[in-house]
Amino acid sequence: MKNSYSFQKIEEKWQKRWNNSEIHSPDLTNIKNKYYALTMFSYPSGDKLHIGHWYNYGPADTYARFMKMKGFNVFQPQGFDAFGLPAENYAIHHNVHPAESTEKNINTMKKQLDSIGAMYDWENEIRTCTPEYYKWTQWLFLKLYEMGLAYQKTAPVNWCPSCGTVLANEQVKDGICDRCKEPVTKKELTQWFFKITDYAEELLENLDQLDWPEKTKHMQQNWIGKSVGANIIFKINGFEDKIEVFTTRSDTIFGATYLVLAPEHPLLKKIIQPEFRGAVDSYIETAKAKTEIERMSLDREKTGVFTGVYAINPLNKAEIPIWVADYVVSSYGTGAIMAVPSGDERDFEFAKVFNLPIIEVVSIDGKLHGTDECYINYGISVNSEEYSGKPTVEVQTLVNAKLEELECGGAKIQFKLHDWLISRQRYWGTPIPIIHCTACGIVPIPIDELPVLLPEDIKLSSTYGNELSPLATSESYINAVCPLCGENAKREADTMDTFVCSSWYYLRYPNAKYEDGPFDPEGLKWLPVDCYIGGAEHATMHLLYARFITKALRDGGYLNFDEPFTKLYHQGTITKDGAKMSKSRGNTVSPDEFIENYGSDTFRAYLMFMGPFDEGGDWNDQGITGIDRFLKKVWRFCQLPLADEVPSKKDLQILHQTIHSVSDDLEQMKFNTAISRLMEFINHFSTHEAVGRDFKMNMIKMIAPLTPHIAEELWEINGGEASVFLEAFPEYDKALAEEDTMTIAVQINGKLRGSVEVSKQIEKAALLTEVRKNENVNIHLSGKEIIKEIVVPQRLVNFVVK
RNA sequence: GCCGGGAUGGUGGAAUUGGUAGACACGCUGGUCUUAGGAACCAGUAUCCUUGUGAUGUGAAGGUUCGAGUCCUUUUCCCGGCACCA
Repeated sequence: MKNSYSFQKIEEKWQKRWNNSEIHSPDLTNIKNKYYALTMFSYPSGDKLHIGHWYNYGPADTYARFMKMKGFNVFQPQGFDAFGLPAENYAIHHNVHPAESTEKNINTMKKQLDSIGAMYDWENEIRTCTPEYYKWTQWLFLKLYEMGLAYQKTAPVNWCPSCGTVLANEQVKDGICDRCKEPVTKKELTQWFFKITDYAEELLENLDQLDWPEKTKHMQQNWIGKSVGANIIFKINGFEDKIEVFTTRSDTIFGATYLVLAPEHPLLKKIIQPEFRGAVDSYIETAKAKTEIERMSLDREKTGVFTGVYAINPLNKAEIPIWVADYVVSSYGTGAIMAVPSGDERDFEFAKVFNLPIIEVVSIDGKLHGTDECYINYGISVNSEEYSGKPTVEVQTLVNAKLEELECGGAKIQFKLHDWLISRQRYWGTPIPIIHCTACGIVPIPIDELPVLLPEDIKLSSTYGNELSPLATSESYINAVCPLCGENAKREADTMDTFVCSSWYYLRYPNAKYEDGPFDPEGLKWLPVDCYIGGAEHATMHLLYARFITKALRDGGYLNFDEPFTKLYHQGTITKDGAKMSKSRGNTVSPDEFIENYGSDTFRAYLMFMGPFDEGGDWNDQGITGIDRFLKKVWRFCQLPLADEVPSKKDLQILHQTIHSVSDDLEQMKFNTAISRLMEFINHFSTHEAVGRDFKMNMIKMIAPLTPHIAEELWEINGGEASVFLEAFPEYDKALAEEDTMTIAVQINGKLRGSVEVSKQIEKAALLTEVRKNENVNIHLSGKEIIKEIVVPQRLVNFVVK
C-alpha cells in the first residue's frame, strides 16, 4: 500500500462516498457564481460506454471539477435521450418492448457513467421517454402550434425506406440517411413542420455573439444560407399564370435568354403545349426516377426540354422560351430561374448544348468582349438599355426598384434553410397531441389533458408498412373524440422527431421533477448553459434546433434569454489506425479492458493526454503506460516523508510555475499540456527524499480535476479534510515563480552560437559585454565587422556581421 | 467546384504567438537491481558527416525579415462541411 495503490478499491470507495453525499448536488436555489456545465446527454443504445462517451464525459467532468475548485457553484446534470429509432430497433431485435429495454439499458449505462467518476447531479436526471417528460414535449408542440410555428403541409419529403419514416433535411447527408446510411427517396406526404425559417435571420445574426467554435458557426451559417437578391415575375404568353424566379443578379436581366423550371414545378403541367407534352412528360418521369444521388452528381451533361411556351421579360418585353431542366432544383428559391448564359456557367453550358442565344450584359471595362466565354463577376453593364455604362452593383438597385414599380418583383432575401420536418412514422417517440376531426379539422389536445400516452398494445415489427405509422394500428389509440364537437375523430398517428425532445431538455434540468410546467421559472435562473460540450456532428441538427426553440419560447414569453448555450466546445474523435471506430470496420477499442488493468483515473487521464481535446487522436494501446507510471510516481511522491528544512527556492519556483501553467491550461481545456506540466513537476521531485506537506497538498489539488478518485484518496491519507473538491484550486505566487537568472541565446547572423546565463536585472550594455565573453561566440565574431546588434529582452542577442 | 481546419523525430504531440524547434510521453538502445520481469531506477535517442558546442532540418517551391514551424505567394496531400443554391 505504501508504494502502490489499488485503484479498484479507491474507485469503489469514492464513488460510493460521492453518491451517498450531496457533494455533486449544488444548492440550486443559490445562483451566485453559478456555472451550468452541460454535456450532450447520452443515447441508451444498448451498448456499453464506448471511447466516444468517455472522451466526451471524462474531460468535460475535469473542466467542471476545475471550475468548482475555482469557486464556481457548478451544476453538472446528466440524462438520457431515450426515445428514438435505434432504441426502437434494438427492442424489435431483442423482441422486447422498447420501454423495457430502454429502462434496462439506462440502468446499466448509469452504472457505467458512475465509473467515469464524474460529478453528476443525479437528483435532476432526465429521461425523455417518460410521460413526466414527454408531456412537456407535447406542451412545447402545442405552444408552437398556438404561435403558428407548427403547421401541417403536403410536400415532397425525404423518405427513408429502410427506417420506414420521413426525415428532416438536416438528417440527410448526400442523399443518405444519417441513421442507417441507406439511400433516401422523395415522397409527397402531409407532415408536420416547425417554422424554423421564421428565425433564419436571427439565427444567423446571433452567431456573432456566441463563444462557439468558428467552424460550427460557419456550418450553421452555410446551412441557413442567406442570399441577397431579387424576385422577378415573368408573365407567360397565353396564360394568366406567372412565373416567379429568384436571382442574385437582377442586374443581368437583359441577358436572360430563357427561363428554366425544375421538373417538379407546379405550373409545368398546366402551361405545357400539346405538341411538347410527350417529351416534357417523359423528361419529368426520368427526373423522378433518378435517385437523389444521381441528381446531385455534378459532372453530368446538362439536359432539358423546351415546353413550347414563352415568358415575357418585364423590363424589355422580350419573349424568351421556357424550358424544363433538372439542373434547377425545386427545393430552393422558387424552383425556377431566369437563365443568363453570359453570366452564369451553368446557364452558359446549357445554352451551348441547346444552342440558345447568349447576350453579353456585364463587361469588366465597359467594352464588348463577345460571348465565347461567360463572365460571372460584377463590372459595367452593357446591352442593358438605359442601364448600360453603369456599374452593375448600382444597376442591381435600380433594376430592383424598377421591378417594384412595375409590380414585377423586387429585392428579396432567400434562405437555404427549410422548415423542420418533425413527423416520424415510428412508435418510440413523443405522440403528436393532435386530433383530426372531419368537422373541425385539426384540433389540438387541450393542455390540461396532457400527456397523450403512447399506447402499449402495439405489435412492433421490423418490417414497417409504407407511411402507416405504428400508432395507427392501435384501435384504442387512434379513435378519439373531438375536443371541440364531441364527434368521433382520429388521433394523429405520427410521433415527433427525437430532436424535438433534445431541443429543450437543458431548460428542465435545474428542476427536473417540476410538475407545474416544462421548466421551473426559478430554475431558469441557471440558464443559459455556461458551457456545453458535445460532438461536432450536431452542428446543423440539435444545436440549430435548440437555438430555434429557445428563441421561439422567448417570443412566447417563457424565456428571457436569446441563446441557450453561451459557450460551446466540441471534443475531437478518437480513431483507431487512422479510421473512425465502428463495429462494421471491426476497429473498436473497448474501454473496459483498460479500466480493468489501469483504472478509470488512468484511462480518462490518458484520453486527455493524447492530444488537444478538440482534435481527438489515434488510439494507441501502449501510450497509457506513460500515465500509469506518472500516477504511480504521484502516489509515491505523496507518500514521501515530510521535510524538516525550509523548501529550496528552486522547489518553490517549480511549484508556483506549475500552478501557473496548469491553471492556465485547464482554463483553456488544454488538458494534454496541463498533464505534461504536472509530469515535469513530479520529475523534478523524483530525487527528493522528503518534501514539504504544502507541495503534496498542492499537487493533489492540481491533479484532482483530472484524476478525482486518486486525488480524494491521497487527500485523505495526507490528512486533508472532507473532500479535495471543497478546496480552492491553488493560486500561484508571481514573486515565488520568478527566476532571478535567465538564459540568453546568442546568435550570429541568426545562427545559434551559444547561450549565457545572466541576471534578470542586467542592463543592455552589460548584457552585450557578458555575451561577448562566450568562447564560441568569440570564435565566430573574430575578424568580422559587427553591423548590427539586436537585443530581444529576456530572450536573445543577435549579432549581424560581415 | 466552393468554404473551413490541418501536415513538426520511429509514434502521440509541445513551442511563451516572429526569438535557443522537438517540452512531456510512447517506443527503441544500453546499464543498475533482481531467481525472474511485461516492475522500478539511471543514461542515450531528429538527420547527416569530416564528431565540430559542425552542417542540415517543421509536406514542397519561392518570398519578407537580423531572425520564420509561426507572416506572404504558389503548390501537393489529408480531414470536415456545403454543393447544378440561381
